[in-house]
Amino acid sequence: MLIEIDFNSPEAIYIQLRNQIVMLIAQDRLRDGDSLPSVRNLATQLGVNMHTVNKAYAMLRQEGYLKLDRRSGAVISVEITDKQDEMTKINDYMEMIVAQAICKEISKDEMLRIVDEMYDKFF
Amino acid sequence: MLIEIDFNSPEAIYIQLRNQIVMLIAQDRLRDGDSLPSVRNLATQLGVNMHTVNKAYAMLRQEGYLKLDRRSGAVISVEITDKQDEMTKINDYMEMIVAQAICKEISKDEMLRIVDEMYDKFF
DNA sequence: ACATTTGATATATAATCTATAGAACAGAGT
DNA sequence: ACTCTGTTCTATAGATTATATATCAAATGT
Repeated sequence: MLIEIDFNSPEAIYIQLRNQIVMLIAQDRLRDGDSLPSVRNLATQLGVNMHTVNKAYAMLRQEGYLKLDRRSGAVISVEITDKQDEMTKINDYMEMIVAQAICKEISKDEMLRIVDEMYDKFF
Repeated sequence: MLIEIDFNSPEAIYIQLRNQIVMLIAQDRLRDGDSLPSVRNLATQLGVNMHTVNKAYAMLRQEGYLKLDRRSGAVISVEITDKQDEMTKINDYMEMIVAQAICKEISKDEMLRIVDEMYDKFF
């Protein structure tokens, strides 16, 4: 199984699940058209409740990462309806990170290098 | 008052407080040696409970952004003990953001530009 | 000296969030 | 008919968040 839950993490299980699936898509280990296990199936595999998985799936659907269907289950489908909107989200997340970086005297060049190398990790 | 609380935000009040103070330090609107209002004072100003402010201050102290003293109250004091450790934290935060960006087809160049411009905003 | 203010701590309560459990539903596939 | 899908409902327990009161030792101001 590609997904593992850390039950000792302070991060909510459904958030861990959501994050790991986004990560797998970014790593191209999950692609458009790939189907995820059903909520009940994945819940059993991970040893968590059905509703916890359902919450993660619902979140991923709302964020445009997958489609849910009663017939075919959960299928990866990355929707990019409004790229400007996505950029705005990324910008908001980035604002706090850069603020922290500046406080801790991490320079622009160092930060650019982190992003540069991070992208390379994914390809 | 430099700080404002959004009581309708899903983000916890003490987290909003913590984030806004980090932002003010990054913007150089709060500097080393500047003192913050006492927990009771700020709580009254913001219309929140003393413990909520205390929680934010304690968090900021733990993260090395300020020092708390019974005599002088809360004083901004950005400690950079282990820069590599700070870099690791930033890296972890960045990983999820870059993953999301890749999923949403935001290129490395676009991302580098976001970071570049974000830094310029602070100076 | 005395009263006030400081962060820190303890206890208690209510509201919200998280995770679980069990049940039921309609739609689709076998 | 039976099974499996996501979806929805109710219910419960635990954790987190925010509030309220109260107390404490250390430091400050008068």
